[in-house]
Amino acid sequence: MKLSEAKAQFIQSWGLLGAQWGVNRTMAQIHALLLIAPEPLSAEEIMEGLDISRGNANMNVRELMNWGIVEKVLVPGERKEFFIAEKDIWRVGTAIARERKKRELDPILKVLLQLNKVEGDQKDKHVKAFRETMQNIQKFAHQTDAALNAFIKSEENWFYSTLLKVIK
Amino acid sequence: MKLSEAKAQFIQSWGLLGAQWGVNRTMAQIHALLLIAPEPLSAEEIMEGLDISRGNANMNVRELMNWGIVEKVLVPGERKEFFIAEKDIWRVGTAIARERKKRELDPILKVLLQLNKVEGDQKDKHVKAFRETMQNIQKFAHQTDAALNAFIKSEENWFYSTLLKVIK
DNA sequence: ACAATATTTCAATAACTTTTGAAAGTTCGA
DNA sequence: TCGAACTTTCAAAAGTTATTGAAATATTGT
Repeated sequence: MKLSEAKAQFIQSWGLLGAQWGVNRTMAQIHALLLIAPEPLSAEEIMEGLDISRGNANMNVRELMNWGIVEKVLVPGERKEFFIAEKDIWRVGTAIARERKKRELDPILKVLLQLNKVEGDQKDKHVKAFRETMQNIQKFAHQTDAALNAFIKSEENWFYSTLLKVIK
Repeated sequence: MKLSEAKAQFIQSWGLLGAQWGVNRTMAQIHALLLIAPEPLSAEEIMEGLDISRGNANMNVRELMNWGIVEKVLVPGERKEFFIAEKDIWRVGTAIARERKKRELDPILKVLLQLNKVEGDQKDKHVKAFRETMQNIQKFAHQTDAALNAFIKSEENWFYSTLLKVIK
């Protein structure tokens, strides 16, 4: 397989994966393009590489920077801005986990806490079922929260290798 | 807070969470409705409870059954079919993990394996960067795969409590 | 076998998301 | 301060996904 083919296929697959994760396709593709680029790329190069418009490129690069997995760099002697992706996939993983936790898990934890306050008679089976479900989910959510926090904090591989030993 | 309010809010939040996870909103809401119902619900009850059409209800209940987190039950003396949700959230979690792994991680692993075969000269920095990225991602993906498999296989809580002890 | 009741399908359409590209804004060197 | 080079914005258009509801299909009791 030739490099150009391989690159194209990688960009495609990464884009698909992103789409299934609620990240928009272009955003994931830009990330892929930057991941395999040996040098920083300019906005123009991104536009050409993926055949997308200027506005689209700008918007998605900005979002990637928000997520903390792409950075702006200045190349000496160049007026333009260039971009690079975090190449350590572990870091990329923790960055994504951090972002998703913030957007998804934290709000639901807040709601669950509220919903525990539902009034009512334990003898009413509707009340009982509701309460039990809430308590169950809350327990699970807290465990997930703890695991995720540990993952996010671990910038090193020790966590992972320890985990793997335990679950084997 | 009254039960009816609390229910409505839970359904709303669960729907939102689902949407962010790439599950469609209605599917998540039906799941929420079933989770807090003390008795099996019929298609009609789901339609009324969420104010959705018959077709929509049918389609999404079916999908939930595909995922293995909702079941059809027959109530003696009734012609209709009724539905219940798996109430053990841990099980729900593993079912979702299983489904997502199948749809997302497995295909990317396959592609990565292919892409490692890219031809070329190690001295070319483009080839080198590409190879390194692929190897990196592959390593990470395999670790994730291992962790996910362990999680999926664990139907019991031992895995989780052990994990929590280790990372504390 | 028939009528009554329940479920499934699917084409039309509504709702939502992404992309474009031209215009407005910014920055920088001379 | 001007203008060239670049970046950002945003309203309109394209593209995608979810929902409806009526028609087709299936199931059940008599």
